[in-house]
Amino acid sequence: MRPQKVLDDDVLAALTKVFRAKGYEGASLKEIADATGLKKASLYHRFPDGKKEMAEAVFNYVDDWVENNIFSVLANENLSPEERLDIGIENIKQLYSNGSESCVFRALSMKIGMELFGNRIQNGMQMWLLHFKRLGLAFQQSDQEAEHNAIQNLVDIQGSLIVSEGLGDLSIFQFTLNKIKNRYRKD
Amino acid sequence: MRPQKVLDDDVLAALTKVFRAKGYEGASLKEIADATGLKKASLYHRFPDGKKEMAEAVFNYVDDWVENNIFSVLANENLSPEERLDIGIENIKQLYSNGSESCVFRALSMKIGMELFGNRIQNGMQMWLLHFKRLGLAFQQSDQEAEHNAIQNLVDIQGSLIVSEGLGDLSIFQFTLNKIKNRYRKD
DNA sequence: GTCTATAATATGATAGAC
DNA sequence: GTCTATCATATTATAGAC
Repeated sequence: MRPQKVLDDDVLAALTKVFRAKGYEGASLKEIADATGLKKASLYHRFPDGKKEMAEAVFNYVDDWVENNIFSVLANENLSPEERLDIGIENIKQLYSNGSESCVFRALSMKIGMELFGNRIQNGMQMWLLHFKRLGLAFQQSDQEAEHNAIQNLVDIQGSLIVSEGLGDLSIFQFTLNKIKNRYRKD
Repeated sequence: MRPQKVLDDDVLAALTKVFRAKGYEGASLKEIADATGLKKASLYHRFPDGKKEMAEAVFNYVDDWVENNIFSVLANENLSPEERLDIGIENIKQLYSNGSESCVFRALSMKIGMELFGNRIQNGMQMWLLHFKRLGLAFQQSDQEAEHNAIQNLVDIQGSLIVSEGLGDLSIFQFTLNKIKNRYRKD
């Protein structure tokens, strides 16, 4: 039997763009409808539970992208640790459009978002920690060191996104990603 | 002539709490009214321009607190650099309730917030940079080093707030503030 | 699967009494 | 300066035609 029809990638991309830019409360159905090119009733056909289900679809969409373009790269044993790091960082840049697009975790983690999606956000962050930690181990870091650097990487990424946007200076994001690289290249 | 009557501190504290927790779009007038104990019409009496003006009052309120409890400490020439650092960091902990309350910059910097308050946020962050930089200079850091550490401090604070909340682990915020201290105590 | 039309409610905001 | 009452609009959501 044929697999369940895949949700239109363009719709998901548009949904993601809106939620990342405006947050959960700020993303109105009108704006989502305009961005996707679908009318509100059509959105409810695809996402019967409404806005909440749309945001969940965004989490799934981004989770998939991150799994395929970041986690799988960081864990790819066909590549040297250096290559994993370089490609992984490049793809992180891409995920955040060089620092100009916000993180889904950040956009959807105000009070209402945490109530609805707190578990997803927590699990998602733990996955990032896990994969960064494994990268550290591949670089011969101690368990503790690898764990510590993983947390630091998350803090750096989240913080540099906020500060870059606030100051209107994307070079802070770029600089921060280089700092993350140097965390593995030397110590 | 008597100075303009000061806005009730309790109202401002309640406003601040709501906007920090829910963001600009997420903070409804109903919730603001409940939190302040004022009816909507009374809020409009105090803030004729409505929600936008309430958010601006929050910026002013937090700016004042930060000026009086952080910037003025970091710049207090009656204290040693070490004392300024220690007290300043303690007050930063207090500002964010040990990592459990979000930053106003973060809460009000989604798309709509940036359109309305982008300049305030940029100026506010620049003030933080300025005062951290001066602290670095007081610690005999080079101009470049002091500047770099100032940016790093902002990134660390913003990032650790997001990651602490996302992971549900406030120790990350605490640890990060210690890291900031060590940025000055040794290098 | 998408649409028009519409409903029910929430939201930001105002008028006017006290 | 605060309140009750109200308004216009926006918002989430649904019904039912095509």
